[in-house]
Amino acid sequence: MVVYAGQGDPRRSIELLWRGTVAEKRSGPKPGLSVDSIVDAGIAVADEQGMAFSMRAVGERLGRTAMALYTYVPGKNELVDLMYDRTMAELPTSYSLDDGWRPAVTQWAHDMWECYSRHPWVLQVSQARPVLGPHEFAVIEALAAILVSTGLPGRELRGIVGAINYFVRGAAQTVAEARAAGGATGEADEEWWYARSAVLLEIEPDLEKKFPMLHVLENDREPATSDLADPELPYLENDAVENFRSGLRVLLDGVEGAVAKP
Amino acid sequence: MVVYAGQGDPRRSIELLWRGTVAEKRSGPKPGLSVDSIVDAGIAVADEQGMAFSMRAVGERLGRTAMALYTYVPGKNELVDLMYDRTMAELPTSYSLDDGWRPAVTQWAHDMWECYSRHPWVLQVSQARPVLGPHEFAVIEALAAILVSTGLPGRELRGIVGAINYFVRGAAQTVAEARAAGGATGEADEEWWYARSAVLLEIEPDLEKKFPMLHVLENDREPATSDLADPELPYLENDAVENFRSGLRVLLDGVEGAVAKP
DNA sequence: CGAGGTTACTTTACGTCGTAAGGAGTCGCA
DNA sequence: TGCGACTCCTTACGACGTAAAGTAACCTCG
Repeated sequence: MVVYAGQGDPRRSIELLWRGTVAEKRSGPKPGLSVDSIVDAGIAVADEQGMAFSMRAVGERLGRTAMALYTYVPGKNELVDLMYDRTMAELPTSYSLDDGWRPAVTQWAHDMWECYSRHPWVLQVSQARPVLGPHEFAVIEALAAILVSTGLPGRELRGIVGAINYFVRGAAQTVAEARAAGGATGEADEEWWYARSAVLLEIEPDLEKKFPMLHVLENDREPATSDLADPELPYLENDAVENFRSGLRVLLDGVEGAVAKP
Repeated sequence: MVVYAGQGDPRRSIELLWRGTVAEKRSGPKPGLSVDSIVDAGIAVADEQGMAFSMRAVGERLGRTAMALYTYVPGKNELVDLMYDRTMAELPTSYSLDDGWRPAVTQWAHDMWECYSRHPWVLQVSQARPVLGPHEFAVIEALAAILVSTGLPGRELRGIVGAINYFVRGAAQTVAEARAAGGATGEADEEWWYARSAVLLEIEPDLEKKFPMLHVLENDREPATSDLADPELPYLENDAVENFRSGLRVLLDGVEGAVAKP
């Protein structure tokens, strides 16, 4: 299930996102939980089990039943929105422009990438219906602030912001989801991949002849240990990081071109 | 639920993807269905209801129960894989290079975009664990074939292929998922958006002051009816198309820069 | 032609999910 | 002291994917 952001009452969710818990106690027993604690628990559970976490699991982590959560949060969708926005709060809200826009954007992209790596489930939250939380705004504001300094018109910047955003998300997905799925089935990513391609080659032996250009792409490899490679990480992951770096470079070259032109 | 590609027996799914139905009949009643018909029905249902379609719905469309499908297909994950690959078959497998690589890539991106628009659920199929079907290969092969003609080394092209792919997917998602979600709740995208931003402005009146750079981005609009705008489409969608065009332009400028450089 | 095995499809059922409904206990305030 | 508001629980419903077992159609072999 892909969670579409905020299908419930818009006012309720947006208030939760922007105002936090409004603590005006009247009567009744003391709340043992809080929206914050539930969001934290939700993030912890989702980090472990992915986006298919259950309300029951979140409740259990807090020593409550699933239904207890509904006192604080209207439903799972809204909880996911809150978790999403909380996660975005991990990211810096501004970047130094001392060295120009390019290092700043690069840093933004890497921070984003790492945040996605820590919380892969975030990548499953629908893009199309933005959560519209304060921290999500802040993250995009940070990127926008960097890019506005190029002097490009907003018309052009919108496409660029989108492109950078999509690129980082997509690239992170390639790594992060693989890890998550591996965890879910207990199957490591590498093994999954090798099992797959072995079967594929067995069934379709002349694969390379059928798709020669893919073969060209795959085969021009760096020496196994480039100075950038992290020996801690599995091969596939270093590969993905390398593609991330070079893809981002090209994308930013394009931006640079736009800046240089009239 | 995000559907991870092929968590079942790898051999079985890959055989289904590459060999199709192996028709060697022996005995027993005549099959009333086929893998093909099930995949078609699945696509039709998913086009209507999104990725959260149910096996029961697919069965019903074929006049069968959900369990009847399991005679032909190992499970829902595998069915989604097949649906995904079938969808990719709608796309061209090669592009003319007569006018150079750039118009070809642009065409590829637009074809991809339109395919995603027709079948928004495709965007929910996990990127990380590629389906590894023949038509998915063919689509990437087509893009690779175009880009190899630039003469760039494979090392660099991998990042570029990724960047273009991610960009198109992300941009399509922004439009397509919005439409799909609107359909699911019976709420049109425009209305959803306006309701949301109205509440947001009510709760957070000085939003523009808190995020001034986003304001800059949003406000440099073209005149409402540019020659590219499609009056049939809602405003938000034309906007997204415009951002798609300009983002792609910047990205390809970057590629051009890489081609020009040593 | 008839028996037996194979196959297509159905019925039933299990365990999961999100969450609606209603009740039990706890506290602040009249 | 009691009322109303509040938290949290139990129970239950209808969805989901799919396992297990049953029924009936059909081919092949005697």
